[in-house]
Amino acid sequence: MAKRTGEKYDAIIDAAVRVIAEYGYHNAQVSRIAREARVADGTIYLYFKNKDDVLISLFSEKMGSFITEMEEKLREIESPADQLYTLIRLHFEKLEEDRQLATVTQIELRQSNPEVRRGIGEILKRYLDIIDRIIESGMEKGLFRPNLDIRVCRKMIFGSLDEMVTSWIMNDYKYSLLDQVEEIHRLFISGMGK
Amino acid sequence: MAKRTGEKYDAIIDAAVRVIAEYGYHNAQVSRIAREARVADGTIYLYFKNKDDVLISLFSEKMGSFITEMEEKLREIESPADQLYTLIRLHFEKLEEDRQLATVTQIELRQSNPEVRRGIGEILKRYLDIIDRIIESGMEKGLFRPNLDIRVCRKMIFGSLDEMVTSWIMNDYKYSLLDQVEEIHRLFISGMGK
Amino acid sequence: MAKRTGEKYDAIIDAAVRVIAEYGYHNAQVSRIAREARVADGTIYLYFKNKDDVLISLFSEKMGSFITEMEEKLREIESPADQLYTLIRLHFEKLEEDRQLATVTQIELRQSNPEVRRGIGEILKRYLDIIDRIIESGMEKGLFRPNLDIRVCRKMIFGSLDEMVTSWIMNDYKYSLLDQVEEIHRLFISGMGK
Amino acid sequence: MAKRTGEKYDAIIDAAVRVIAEYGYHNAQVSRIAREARVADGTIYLYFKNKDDVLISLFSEKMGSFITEMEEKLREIESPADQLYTLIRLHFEKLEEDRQLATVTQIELRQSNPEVRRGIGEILKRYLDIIDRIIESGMEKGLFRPNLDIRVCRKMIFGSLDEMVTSWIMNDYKYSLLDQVEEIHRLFISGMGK
DNA sequence: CATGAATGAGCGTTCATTCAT
DNA sequence: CATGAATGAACGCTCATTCAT
Repeated sequence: MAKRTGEKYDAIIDAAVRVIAEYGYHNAQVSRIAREARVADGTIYLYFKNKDDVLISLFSEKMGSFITEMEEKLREIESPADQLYTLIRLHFEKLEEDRQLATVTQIELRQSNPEVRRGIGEILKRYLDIIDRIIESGMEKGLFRPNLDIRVCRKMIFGSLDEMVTSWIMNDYKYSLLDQVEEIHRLFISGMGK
Repeated sequence: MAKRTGEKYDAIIDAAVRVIAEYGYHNAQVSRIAREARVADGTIYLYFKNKDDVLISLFSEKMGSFITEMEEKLREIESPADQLYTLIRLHFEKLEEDRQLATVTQIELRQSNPEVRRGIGEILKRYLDIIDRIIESGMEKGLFRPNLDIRVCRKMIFGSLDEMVTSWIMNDYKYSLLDQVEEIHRLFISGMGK
Repeated sequence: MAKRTGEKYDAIIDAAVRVIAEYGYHNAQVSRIAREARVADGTIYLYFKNKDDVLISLFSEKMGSFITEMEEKLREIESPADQLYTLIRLHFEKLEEDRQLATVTQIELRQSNPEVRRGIGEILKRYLDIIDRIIESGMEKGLFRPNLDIRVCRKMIFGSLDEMVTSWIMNDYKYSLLDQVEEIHRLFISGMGK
Repeated sequence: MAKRTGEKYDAIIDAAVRVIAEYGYHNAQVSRIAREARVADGTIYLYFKNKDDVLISLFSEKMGSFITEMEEKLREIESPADQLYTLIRLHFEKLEEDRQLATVTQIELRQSNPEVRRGIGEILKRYLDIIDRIIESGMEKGLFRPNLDIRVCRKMIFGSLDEMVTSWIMNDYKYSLLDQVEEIHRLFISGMGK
């Protein structure tokens, strides 16, 4: 069972994003997602193992393409400082241009059960790896202190960006995330620098 | 209704922490909390408005005393740099010495419904204020750059610490949070410094 | 247990009437009645066997004194026709002058459980007996048809009056019950007459 | 939601009648009705909005078809006196031939909450209208006094019939309602007549 | 006599998942 | 492949009653 592609597969995931964004995680019933996707309830189970699988897949699909895009963009940049800048900027840009997705991934999906959260954590590892590589590269090139604890820095960077976005959503998108890129970048560069 | 003090009030809150820590948020039924507190189901409703109120009160009680303790400790410290150090150390110390509470506040309660999350956010504001005051003080004393965006820095600090703790829990407390205090402190001090 | 007299006994019954009238049968909790009577919850159980007993006693006390009053008044009247007139008039008068009691006995207490309803029925028998005696007397005196089925007439009279009052309450006391006495009396007199 | 027809719709309503008749209003839990209808608990909510809706629908369905039948029968009758006779006879006939339904509508459903009672009242209006029309017709044709208060007479007729049936049930169907039709009819005809 | 804190049984409703068509 | 009617387990909360003080 559970073919993981096709027109309806995408329709269901997109419907899930819309429904969760509009009604909140706790009101995102399978039947509502099905209706929004113009599909029968049972059809969802032809494409996904269960509801958790829809949510994890949602995160995986959206985040996956984002991470891939991020990797491509960073590959074209030499300087770790510029890479970090781009990472922050893309992170904010992406979420700022799709508020629905931002709400869903930052707020709603965090209310999900342990199974889903574990799935999400798994996917985020790829993103953390990207951050790791930037830091490593900065250390190798002498831009950052040589004795930085990469795992600590990685968490600080991710935690900072994550909190920035969450806060921005909770404050009703009142300001622009992109305006904060410079400040954050500067703090990390001089914070990790020699 | 709803006396908010007394022996049973505390017993219920402590039982809630234990039950949630052991069985997870989604298996923390009112009746299970009651049983753990050696109290009848109905008794919970003599002390709390509803289940949400138990959870918010839990957070409020535990976080409240932590924040008060933090404020007292910081009042004895002059230097903003030392204050930041102490804040980080206490934050980690507190959660490291009570893993159950750490799990509940960092992992489980985040799965809660919007009402509870709102209550939690409200309580956290006091903590964010403390961070704000340290940054302001550092700017006034010429330790930090004068044009720092306080709100950005505050979120970065909180987001970093939060992610550190969450990560530590998700990795089964494998390492000591306190070992990371220096690194984090150094990064923020030089990151925000002139 | 359960002394059936005293200051508090009356206070509880009167409180019950007020609470039921104001909040409705389904919101007339024992604790609310106790509070209204300025008495502890447990005290109610010193005067009544249980909640049902309060309700039945309420009906019994109120209806009892009404029936006694009715009997006294009727004793002074000779003519069965006049007696019937007085019965109808007193029935309406009594309920019209105490709307709270009217609501409670006509509307709210009818939602009660079988036990209470049985108790109420028991008390009403005395009232039905009064009606019976009027009819009998009318037959004996040649005012009514000699072959009237007393039990049928009794039910028709009681049912008519009861429906009149219920309807009056449901229509927010918009009109006066006493205005209808003539019509009802005339119908029954000529209906039962030769 | 809530398809208001179909095989299961009928099954649930009929099950509700049986369960309420057998166990009483206060023991007619949704799950018991579901079991009796050989249907899952949740299925009830595919056909009804909630439990109240089941009860109101029950009354509506049963009473509705009764009222329709009544209207048809009366349409074939010219004389208001005969119409009244038929109304009384059908009223009793119907309830006498289905004791379960009689118990449920006369005794049990009257214990229901205000919402259900309101629904029932609404449905009964159609029945009261029928009585009105008979009286009006009788007045027009000179059979009844021209100055009758229709609303008073309507309530007396309905109240009388209602009380007759309730009494019959409370006395364990010991006698036949149909035996009383003549007496009641005679009383009203001569009571309202010139 | 009086109190009122504590008890715990009981129930309407939701919703992820299945499966006959 | 697709449907959507049907399932049934699960749970927060209320409130009449008790009993230690």
